[in-house]
Formats: sequence, C-alpha cells, structure tokens
Amino acid sequence: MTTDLTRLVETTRPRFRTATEFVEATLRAAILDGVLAAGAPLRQEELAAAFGVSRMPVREALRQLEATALVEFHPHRGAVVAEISAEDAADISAIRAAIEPQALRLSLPHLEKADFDRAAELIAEMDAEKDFGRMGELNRRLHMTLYARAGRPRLLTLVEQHLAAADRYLRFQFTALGYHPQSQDEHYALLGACRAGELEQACQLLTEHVLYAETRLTAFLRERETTAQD
Amino acid sequence: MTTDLTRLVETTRPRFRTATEFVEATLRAAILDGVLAAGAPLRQEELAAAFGVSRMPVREALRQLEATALVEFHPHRGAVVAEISAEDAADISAIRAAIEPQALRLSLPHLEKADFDRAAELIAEMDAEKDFGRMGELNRRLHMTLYARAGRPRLLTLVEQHLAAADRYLRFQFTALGYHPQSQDEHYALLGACRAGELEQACQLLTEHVLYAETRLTAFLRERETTAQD
DNA sequence: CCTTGTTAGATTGGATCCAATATCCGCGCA
DNA sequence: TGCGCGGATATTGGATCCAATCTAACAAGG
Repeated sequence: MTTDLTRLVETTRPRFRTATEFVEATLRAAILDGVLAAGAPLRQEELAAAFGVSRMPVREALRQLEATALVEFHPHRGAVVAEISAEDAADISAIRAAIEPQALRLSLPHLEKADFDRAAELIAEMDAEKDFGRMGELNRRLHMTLYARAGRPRLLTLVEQHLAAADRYLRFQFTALGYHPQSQDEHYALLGACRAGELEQACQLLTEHVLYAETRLTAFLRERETTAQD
Repeated sequence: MTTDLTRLVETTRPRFRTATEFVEATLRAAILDGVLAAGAPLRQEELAAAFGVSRMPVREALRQLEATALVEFHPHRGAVVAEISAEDAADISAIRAAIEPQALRLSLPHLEKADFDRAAELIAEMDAEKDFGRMGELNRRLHMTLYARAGRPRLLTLVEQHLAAADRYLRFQFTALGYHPQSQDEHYALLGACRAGELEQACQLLTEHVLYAETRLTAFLRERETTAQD
C-alpha cells in the first residue's frame, strides 16, 4: 500500500496549498478508486510516512473524511476505510434517486448545445473505454455535465459525493461481472430527452437509470454477501 | 461569546469520550443556535481557552464542521462561521425538497400508531412553545419522527443536517417576523395524510411545505439583503 | 496626498513530545 | 485444559513548540 500511495504523492503534491488539503484529496481518491480496500485500517504513522508529512495533517484529513462517511473512527482504536454493504449501497442509491433528478430539474432549462455535445462526447468515450477506473470517472463527469447549470453549489457537492460513493461500489461489480451495457443505452436515452427539452421525461429516465443500477448492484452484492458466509 | 460558550461547556462535557467529539458537537450546536453569528471568526486559541482544551481538538472539530459547510476555512487566515444568504437558503431548500419526500416515502409504510401520536404531541407542543430555539428543535424532531423508519442511516443523517441548516435560517426569520402560523396548518395536514396512509398526497404536502417555507424565507432574506445595502 | 515597500505582530499550519487507552500475550488458577 | 487476570506494547488523543504566512501599520518616495 505504501508504495502505491508514494507514486501518487510526488505527482499531486505541488497542487495543494496545505499538507492537510493534499492528504485529504489523495486519501479520498485512494479510497474511492479502491486502492485502499474497505475495512483497511488507516494507521496514522504509516500514512504520515507514505505522504512524507507528520501525523497531524493526516489526522485532520481523516476527520474530514469521517464527516463524509468515507472512513469510520473508533475512539482510541483508530480509523478504518468504511465498509461496503448491500444496505449501504441501497442507502446511497436512495439519496442519488432523490437529488440527481432535482439537480437535473434545476439545470436542464439552462443547458446549452455545447453542454449536450460535451455529454455526447463523454458517452462516446465510455463506449471505447476499457479501464473501469476511467469508466467511473467518465460516468461521473457525464452526470455532472448535465447538472452543472443548476446553480446550487451545495446540491452539486452532494451529488458529486454520492456519485463518487456509488462509483466505489460499481467498480466492485464491474471487476466481477464486466460493465453492464444497458447503462449506456440509458445514457443515450437520457441525453435524447434532455436535448429535446423534455424535462419530466428526462427526470423519469434518470430516476429509472439510478434505480436500475441499484437493482443490479444490490442483487450482485447480496449474492456476494451470502456466498461469503460459506 | 466566550462566556456564552463556557456555560454550555460544563454541562455537556462529561457525555463525550474524546475532547474532539465534545468540541465538535458543542460548536455545531452553538452555530446552529445562532450563539455564534454568521461570519464570526473562529480563533483557535480563543476557542481552546473557552473549551478548556488545547488548540488541537479545536482544529479537528473545525475540520469536521468544514465538511458539512458550517464553517469555512481560509488557508493561513483561519476559519469563520459560514455566511448566510438567500442563495444558500434556496440551495438548502432544494436539497430538503429532494430528500425529505424520499425519506417519507421509505418510512411511511413502516410507521405505527405510536409514531403518529408522538408526531401529534410534537405539533401540539409547538403550538404552545414561545421560544424560537425550542421551536426549531421541536420542528426537527417532528420531521425526523415521520422519517425515522426509513431504515436508511445515510439518508437520515443528510436530512437531519439540512433540517438543522434550514433551522439556522428560520431562527433569523422568526426573530424578525415572529413564527409563521401557516406552517402549523401544513404540519396538521401532513400528519393527517400520513395517518390515512396516503403516501403520494403526504409527499406532495411535504414538498409544498418545504417550498412554502423557502418562498417565505428567501423573500424575507432578499429584502433584508437589499435594505442592508443602504 | 496617495501609493508602495517593508517590517512587526498575530495567527495558523505542521512537527514533536507526552499521556491515556486498547490490544495482545503469557501466566496462574480453577 | 480452559478461563480470567495483569503487564508489555502499540497506537491513538492531546499538549506544546517551532516555522510559515497573512495582516496591518508605518515610512519613504512619486
């Protein structure tokens, strides 16, 4: 683990103004990308060494990640990467199903042709992409492109966080089952409705898109959880 | 400010296992209750003295509050209590309007008579309550009572956070204009629909309830912002 | 008189050090 | 042989100390 992190460290370090910012962003990416597995203990000393800083920025970063449920603190026992479960996946999906249509509703009236074209590009890129990590990134950017003009920073931050959280789960599913192609059909349909300015239909499609993803994902996770008990 | 905090400190200290938890919870309450005004600088040394701890638990607490947008960090310049604005109020309302109906949708089928009775009690208490601080607390508990059986911890945490954030704004409005009685009518109607098991109607009423509150609030805030420029 | 450079003070960011608590292993005893 | 107790060790929580940087005041020059 240490070496995996060290590589990221040198490349991204100079972009941040404080060590805490740097550690926080890098740790978040590492957790979301699956570099740090669920349940893995996050020893402060170890991380500090990997990042080339002292324990303090690590502690502050961990605190911030705790607030977004990416790590769990156990007093005097340290922090661990948040576990994943079918229950939690359903939880995240319920949130996405609530806030993403809201974001789209507020954004769609202000979207312009350039935005739709950008979205179409991203979908096309996803068709060609093989790497699951890049795939998740593209998926997030596609969704965020459609919501970007909502003009509601808090809402968009929430959406981004939960897209990323969902992505953490999807990576799991993809590596086991491969990418689910139906999802791309849904993207095309969604973009079509958006381009046509069909607000209600677009929201409907989006809700179903999130719901389908949840159904596929939780089915996979539940099976995985039951077979794991053998 | 120091003295206001000191009073809270003694009464709540023993309930927490770590100083950071204690500082975080107390600071959050102080900000939401308006004890610490919007824009107020949060000097680490000052807070540390008020809480009777060193600067470190204060720093960790501030980091956690930053992640929930209650405080803003400016590198090397310190933290301030998040500002309030009509824009931000609308942002929070948009989030509430999205997630609260979702929570109700998931919870309502599992609510029992005892839950409805508890909610009715809370509404009645609100009719009698004069203090705006207690009023907000009761309002939050009422809403959460209706959502409690959703069985989605993340979603409920989000709802609770944004109810609290909205409450911070409502306190502003109430102290200037007094409590808006229409809100209570909406509560009674909502509870009625819930009791009758009318899921769709209840969600509709709830959405409108949040929306009305937003309309009243932003109108008040916008007026306040324009008159403040004289 | 206004602008700009410089410097002193205040305040945060980060590192190190000490104390408190949990875990783990071995020993004694039933 | 199994269970409980106690100390050693590792790790976190908290305090203190030092360095980096921002703010503000003041002086010099245009």
